[in-house]
Amino acid sequence: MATLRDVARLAGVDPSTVSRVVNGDQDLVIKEETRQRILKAVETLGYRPNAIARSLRLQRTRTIGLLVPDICNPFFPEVIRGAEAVASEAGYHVIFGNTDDDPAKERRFIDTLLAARCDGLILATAMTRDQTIEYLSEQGLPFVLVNRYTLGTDHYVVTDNLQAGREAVAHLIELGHRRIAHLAGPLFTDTGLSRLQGYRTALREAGITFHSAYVEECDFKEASGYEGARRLLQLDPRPTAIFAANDLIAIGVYRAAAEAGLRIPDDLSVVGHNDIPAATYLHPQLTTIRVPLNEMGRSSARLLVELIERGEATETPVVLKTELVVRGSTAPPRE
Amino acid sequence: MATLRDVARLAGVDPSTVSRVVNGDQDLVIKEETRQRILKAVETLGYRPNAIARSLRLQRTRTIGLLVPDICNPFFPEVIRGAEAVASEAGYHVIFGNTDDDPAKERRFIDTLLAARCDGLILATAMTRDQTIEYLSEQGLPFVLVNRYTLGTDHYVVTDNLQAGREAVAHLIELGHRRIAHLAGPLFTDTGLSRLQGYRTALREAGITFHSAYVEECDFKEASGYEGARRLLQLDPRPTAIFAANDLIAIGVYRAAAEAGLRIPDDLSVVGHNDIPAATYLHPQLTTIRVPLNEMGRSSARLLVELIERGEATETPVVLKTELVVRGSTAPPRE
DNA sequence: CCCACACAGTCAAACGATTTCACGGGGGTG
DNA sequence: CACCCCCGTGAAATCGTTTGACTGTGTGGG
Repeated sequence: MATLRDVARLAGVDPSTVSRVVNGDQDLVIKEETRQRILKAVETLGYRPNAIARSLRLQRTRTIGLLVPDICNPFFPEVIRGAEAVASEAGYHVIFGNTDDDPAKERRFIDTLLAARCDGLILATAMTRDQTIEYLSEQGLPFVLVNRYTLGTDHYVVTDNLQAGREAVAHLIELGHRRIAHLAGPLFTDTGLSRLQGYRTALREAGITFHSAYVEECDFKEASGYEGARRLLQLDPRPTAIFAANDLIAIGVYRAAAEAGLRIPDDLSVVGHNDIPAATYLHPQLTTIRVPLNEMGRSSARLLVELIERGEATETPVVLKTELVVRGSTAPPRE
Repeated sequence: MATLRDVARLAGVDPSTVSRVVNGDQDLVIKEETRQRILKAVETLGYRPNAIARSLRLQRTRTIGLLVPDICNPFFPEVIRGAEAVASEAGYHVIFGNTDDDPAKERRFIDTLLAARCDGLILATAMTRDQTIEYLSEQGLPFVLVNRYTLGTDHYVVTDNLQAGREAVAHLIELGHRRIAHLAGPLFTDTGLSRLQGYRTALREAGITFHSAYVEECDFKEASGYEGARRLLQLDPRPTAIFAANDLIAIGVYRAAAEAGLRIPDDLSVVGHNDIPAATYLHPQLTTIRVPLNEMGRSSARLLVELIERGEATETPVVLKTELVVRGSTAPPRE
């Protein structure tokens, strides 16, 4: 592969001149004819600047890291897509990694990214310990948190999970439900906790007493949603509605309801959270909270690029709006 | 951030000696005491070899590119996960990119990866023109194709789509179906075409005549599956079973069937392809062809790493086994 | 006549590692 | 005693760019 020197030799000029021409240096005074000669040499040799050499010289790689716990969780593909699109447009490559919510794996990955001298990091990992945040701050590497808030940084992109939970449950109450259960996410996550608080807030505002038996903790996956729902549906009196902390859990509820011979929404109303594509694949389609997943990804990349290039971000943190999408899975209770 | 020189200065040795110690050079003869002194210096300074400088010197980046058409298609997350896991274990970073099946975008992305001097490429893009393959071969960059076969390279990881289609349809025939329709994938894709051929093969083997009215071409997405199914279900006589070219299309069939008041599997049997997670979220759960998605990703990364490091691969191409998974969406036809 | 300045580039030193070759001193061999 | 080898390390080239400082003409003004 041709280098700057090769091009210079062919064009009969100094490598530095080629560099300036290729990079469009404004201060360079050069005869149009020489310019053309250089450009032609670039063309014939198929010259492509070596990004590695450039990175070494410039002390920046135009590369960012993107860590997610598990790309197979349908929450993340959209986020990744948005982030990659913005990064790509801004001229950055995205190095991608799965952490499986394993702090050791996360740490290892960050270390290799540090060695690769990447310019910044997007962390979409729910479980990230503040240890990681501290470590990152120490290293002086710009980073942005997605769907997670923590002390120690203002650079994060979130939605108002409490408000979303409150709105979801208020919708059920408005339909006439009183016995509303909640399948919570892991309570060590910010999102799981806030949605539970939203649930409690809505109940309180409607003057409905909170029963801890109506809350089961799940892990944001379908299987645990199914398990949790089975337990809830055996309760007496049985809840007439369930607010699931995410759509995957809600899908588990559908399965449990079908097995128990309960029809949605006639016998049981269900609300989810996130509005993943699968929410509309269900029958009936799932009432849920729409989260602008793609926009979360885009915002986080925008924020990070700004942080890298200007050293500070204009608007941060970013709090995005969610919206209740009413579909077929919610209806007034029978009775 | 500390450099080799800093460490050398602190330990009172030459940078080259530090390099040898850090890289565990076998030929190096060194006093244990000096070794320890160097290691201690590395520790105190928090020295981390600069991968950029190393890449420049070594002419390899330990980075591979991974191109998919659309990460939001549930086929890909598992593949990506598998590939990333293997790459990571082998000490490679994965640069990820969405092409949206846009050849221009794909080309741009490859060009930036070429500039970044990545060591190899995994292409999971269905639409890839042979132009791209040619270009890549010209550049001498090792690459592996996933879920796609083409002339001009032996390095690909696939499943036998024809056989899978044949098996899916044979299952329906065995249940007693005769009026079997097919919602095909895009016929410019290898996978779409092969599954259609499998469908035709199974019909032929059973002595059932092929009706082109029973085949609709879709684009592997839920919406077009829905549209296609609506058309098929208006046919007279109506098909009693549909083989969908992928699970997303099958999900569209569920929606169309529900709207038409048809029950699955009583009034209509459905078979999909891929066994994405959503296949089990449906009610009834979808009978489908299980594709080892994760293993496809793993194999492709293994193949690529071997190609990069040894210059050739031991077993290539890789053809993985698929398996019919019978669930609740198929049953004998009523009548 | 001399200085300043525009022009058209060139020179050389980084950036941070790796690796080949060389070297000085000590010990063993003939 | 001369020679050689081995040990432990050092010097220097190299990878491909970028960039601040510089050079050597020619032209114009005072």
